[in-house]
Amino acid sequence: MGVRVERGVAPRTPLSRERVLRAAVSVADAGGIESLTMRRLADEVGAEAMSLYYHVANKEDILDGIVDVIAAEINEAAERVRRPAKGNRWKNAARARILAAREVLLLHPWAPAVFESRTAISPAVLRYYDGLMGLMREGGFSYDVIHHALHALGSRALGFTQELFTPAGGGGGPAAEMPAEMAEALPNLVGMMSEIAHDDPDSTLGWCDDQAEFEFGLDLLLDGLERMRRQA
Amino acid sequence: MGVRVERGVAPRTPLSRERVLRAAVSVADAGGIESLTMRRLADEVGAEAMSLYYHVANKEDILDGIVDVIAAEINEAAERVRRPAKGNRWKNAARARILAAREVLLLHPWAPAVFESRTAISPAVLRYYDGLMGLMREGGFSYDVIHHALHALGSRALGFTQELFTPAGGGGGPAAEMPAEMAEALPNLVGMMSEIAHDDPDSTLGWCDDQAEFEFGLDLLLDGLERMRRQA
DNA sequence: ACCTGAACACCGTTCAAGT
DNA sequence: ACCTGAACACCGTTCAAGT
Repeated sequence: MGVRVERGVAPRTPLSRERVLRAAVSVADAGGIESLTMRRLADEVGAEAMSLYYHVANKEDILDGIVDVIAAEINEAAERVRRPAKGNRWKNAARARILAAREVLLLHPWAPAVFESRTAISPAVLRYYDGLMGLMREGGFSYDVIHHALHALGSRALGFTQELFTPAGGGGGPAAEMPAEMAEALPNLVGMMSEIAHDDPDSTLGWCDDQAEFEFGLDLLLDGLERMRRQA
Repeated sequence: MGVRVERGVAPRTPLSRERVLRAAVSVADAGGIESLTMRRLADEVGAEAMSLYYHVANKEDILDGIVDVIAAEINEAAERVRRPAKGNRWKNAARARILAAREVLLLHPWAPAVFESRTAISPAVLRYYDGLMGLMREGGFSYDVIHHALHALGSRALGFTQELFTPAGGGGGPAAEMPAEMAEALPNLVGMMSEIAHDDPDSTLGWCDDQAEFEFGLDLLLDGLERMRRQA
């Protein structure tokens, strides 16, 4: 019984930038982005923290890299969406792509914040936006309006909106838990919540339907753009 | 010549939560949010890092606090906006308030990212949104549509959009600096940029007008909401 | 060529101790 | 009541050294 064999150390597949980035996505998926440290990531790939620097410049480079990995995943999903043959073609196609992108991002809840923290631009994100531009070109939009449209959509084009606050409190109780003095300063919020409580007494918790709200905002923008298209 | 006097140690104004938060805003304004460390902040107020914990729970509490400070600043600016007497009243009023909020945020470039990183809700932010709701109520909107509207506007209601990428590269050259293989994969982006270069040869750098783009997106949303109001 | 151990500078935070 | 010094655990990163 050879000692070496007994140790059971599987011949480690060598590290690479790609393997590091994939492991980083796994770590973030499992424990959130704040759990993604160089030491934790090294554990994940079965190496020491310092080994990572051979394949990756630094942590910023890793963050840039995982954004690109997720964006590539989004592109794959977007390409699988088949183009509608009838109806408002550019709009239906753009809508479907964006919702496909959203589905990918829902699997990586940490990703939106990292996307927004990047200063470098991900090539895969560029490719995604380029595809959206293509749909709008086919629909007859000018580059000028397309440019405005991309700004107006912003991160929504990639399938996410960063919520500043959830009106009814995401999981916490709303009006009931609010101090009285505070309620006085927020008559409209209180009014809205009591109307909801009246209409649907069970809905205080988890009231906002993120998906429905996302689609509402998306359609508001796409419909506005469509109107501009028809006027041009 | 008394030694004590000669030391020239001014009788330090005592620390307080408010003083700590105001100093934190100063530090972030001067050096960006990443320069805001407990030790640096302590320097700013002329104390040791550990003293801060007497007035503030921890760093998260400071971040929650400075968001509230900025939001209060926004509320002051929003209240100074006088209500339009004619035209589309709710819309013009909302638009003016939002642009006033934006002006405040432009003075604190670090703030948007911190706003979005908060999990606790700032009372001052709630007050701001409540005011916006009030305008919409006066315009005749139902709570239901108002709720959708707040989600659709998102951070734009507070005057900012977090740009994912600047189409023409914020300050860096665009098409010219792109590797040829990459350009092939981005036909629409390249097309757009060459059209711009043709129309206005000097505009490659700093091409996107953030303020104009912000207003374009804002009007797209407000106009869409106004249309819903008239249909109801 | 690829990986690692030891070490450094710098975080946020605790705790016992000072006035 | 308010502030501080020393210390701890944990970061990202460097560098010289191993195979």
